[in-house]
Amino acid sequence: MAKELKDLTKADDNYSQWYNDLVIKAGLAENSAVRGCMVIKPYGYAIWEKMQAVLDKMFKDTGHENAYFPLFIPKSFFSKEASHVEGFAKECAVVTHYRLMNDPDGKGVVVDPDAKLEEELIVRPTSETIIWNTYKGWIQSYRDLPILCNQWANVVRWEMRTRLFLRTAEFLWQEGHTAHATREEAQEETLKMIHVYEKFAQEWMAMPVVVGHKSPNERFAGAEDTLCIEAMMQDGKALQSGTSHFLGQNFSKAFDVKYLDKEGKLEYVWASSWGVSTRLMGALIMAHSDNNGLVLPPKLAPIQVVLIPIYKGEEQLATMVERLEKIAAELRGRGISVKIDGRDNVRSGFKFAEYELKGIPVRLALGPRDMENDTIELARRDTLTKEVVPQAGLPERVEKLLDEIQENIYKKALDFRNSMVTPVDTWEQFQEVLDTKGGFISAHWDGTPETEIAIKEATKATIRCIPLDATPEDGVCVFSGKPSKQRVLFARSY
RNA sequence: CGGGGUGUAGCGCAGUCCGGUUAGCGCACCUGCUUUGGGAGCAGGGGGUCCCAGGUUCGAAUCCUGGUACCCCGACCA
Repeated sequence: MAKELKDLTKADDNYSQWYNDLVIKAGLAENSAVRGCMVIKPYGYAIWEKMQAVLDKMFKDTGHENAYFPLFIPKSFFSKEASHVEGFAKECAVVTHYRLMNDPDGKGVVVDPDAKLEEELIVRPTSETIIWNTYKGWIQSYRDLPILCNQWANVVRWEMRTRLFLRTAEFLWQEGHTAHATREEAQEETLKMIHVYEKFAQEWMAMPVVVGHKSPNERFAGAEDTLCIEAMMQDGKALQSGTSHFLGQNFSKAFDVKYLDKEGKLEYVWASSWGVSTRLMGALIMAHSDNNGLVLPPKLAPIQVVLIPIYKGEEQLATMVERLEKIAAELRGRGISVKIDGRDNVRSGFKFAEYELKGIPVRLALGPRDMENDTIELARRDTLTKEVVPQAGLPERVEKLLDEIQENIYKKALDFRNSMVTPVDTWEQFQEVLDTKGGFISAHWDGTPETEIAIKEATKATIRCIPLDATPEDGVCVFSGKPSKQRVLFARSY
C-alpha cells in the first residue's frame, strides 16, 4: 500500500527499489517464476493495450499494415549481417531440440537426445533477419515498393540483469520494417516514425522527450543511423524510449534483396526499422509517479474516473450506488471510462488510497451529505486536491478536468525535464553535475567514439543523443579539448 | 562469470549462533458483532514438504556435506 512505499524524495539510491515496489503494489506486473521474465497483470496490461491501440492507429494513419513473422530464426540468418550478429549474439536464447521423453531412470522428463535440430533456431531478439529473408520473395520491381509493415510481437533478449518493464528477458513490442526504392525515401520514413513516437510520448503519455541521433557507439547493430526519443526520469537518469533506424542497404545486401528500377537496372533495396516496447510502461511509471503511487495520464488510464459511495448500512449503500450509476451513465455518454466501487468489505478511506496508488486521474465520492445538497466530492490525482462541487454540470466539468490533468502532468514533467538539462563547459563541471544533480548534460564532444568510451569509463555517462534541433555552436570538447560544432546530451541511463 | 545475501503460511518476517513442548508474529483470508466523509475495532477461525537430497543424533527449521532457486552490487545491456 502507498504508505509503505519508500520516500521518493530521498530516493537516489533507493529509486530502483521504490520503482519495483510501486510496479508490484499498483498491480501492474510481477516477477515470474521464469528467470528474468515478467508477468504483466490485468491492470498493467490494460494500460499497454491502450498504448497499443493508439500506436496502431498512428501507424495505420501513416500508411502501415500489420503482419506477423516467425518467432524462430535459423541460426545461419544471423551470420549474414556482421555487425548485427555481433550486437545480439551475447543475448540469444537458442532452441536445440524439438522433443522431450520420459527419463529412462524414471525421474520425470528429459530432452530426447535423438531430437537434436540439424540447425539451431534462435528465439527472435528482433526480426530484421527473418523479415528480410521473407521480403526477398516479395520484391522484384520498383512497383513492389515500398513495403510498410509493422509487427506486434514478443522478443527475447537474455539480459544478465533484468528490471520489471525496463529490461526483461522477454518483452512485448512492435517493430516496423520498411523497404524502399531510394535512400531518401527510407531516411524520410526513419524520421517520420521517430516523430510518431515523439508525438505519442508527448501527447498521450504526457512525457516530454528529446529527439536525436545516436552516436555511432550507441547505434543499432546493423544500422547506418539510429534516431531515438530520450526521456528523463525523476531520479535524473535517462531512458531510451523508442528508436527508429535507417538501415541503408545492409540487410538487403545480406539477404540479396534487389529490385528492378524503371530503367531496368537491378538495385538493392533501402530499409528502415523502428520499435517501441513495454519499456514505455516503465517510462510512464517513472515519469509521473509520486509518493502516493502511480499517476496516469487521463488519455491512457484504463479507468479515468472512479466513483465511491460513502454510506452507513446496506440501504444507504444501495441509494448511493443507484445515484452513482446515473452519474456514471452520463460520464460514459461522453466517452469517459468509469468504475463504481461498491465493495462493502473495505472502507472508503481504503479505496481512496488504493485508487491513488493505481493512479486513477479523477475520483468522485458521494455520501449522504451530498445527497442532501446535490453535491459530490471531486478529487484529482495529479494535485491530490479535492473540492465539493454541484452535481449539476458534472459531466462537462469532469471532461474538462481530464484534459486539464493531462496538460498539467505534461507541463510538470516538462518543467522537470527542462530543469534537468545542464549546459557544461569543463570536465570538472561535467563530473560534478553528473554526481550531484544528474540529468542531461549538454556539452561539446569531439565526435570520436574513443572520447565517448573514455567518458563512459570515467563516469558511466553515455551520449544519449545528438539532438535534432540543436543549434550549431563552435566550442571545444569537454573531455579532449578538440574542436566541436554542436552540443550533445550526456546522461547516465537505464 | 566474480563479490555479498536470502530461502519458514498468499505476502512480509522472527526463530538457526547455543538441536529439545503442539514452529511463531504482522498483514491478508473466513465467521460474527460494532463501525463507515482518508488505509476500522473486538472476538473467534482456517491455512506449513521450515528450498531439495543425503548425513550426524534418542530427537534437526536449527549441526555437517552436496545440490538448487531467488535477490542485491559489479561485468553485460540495439
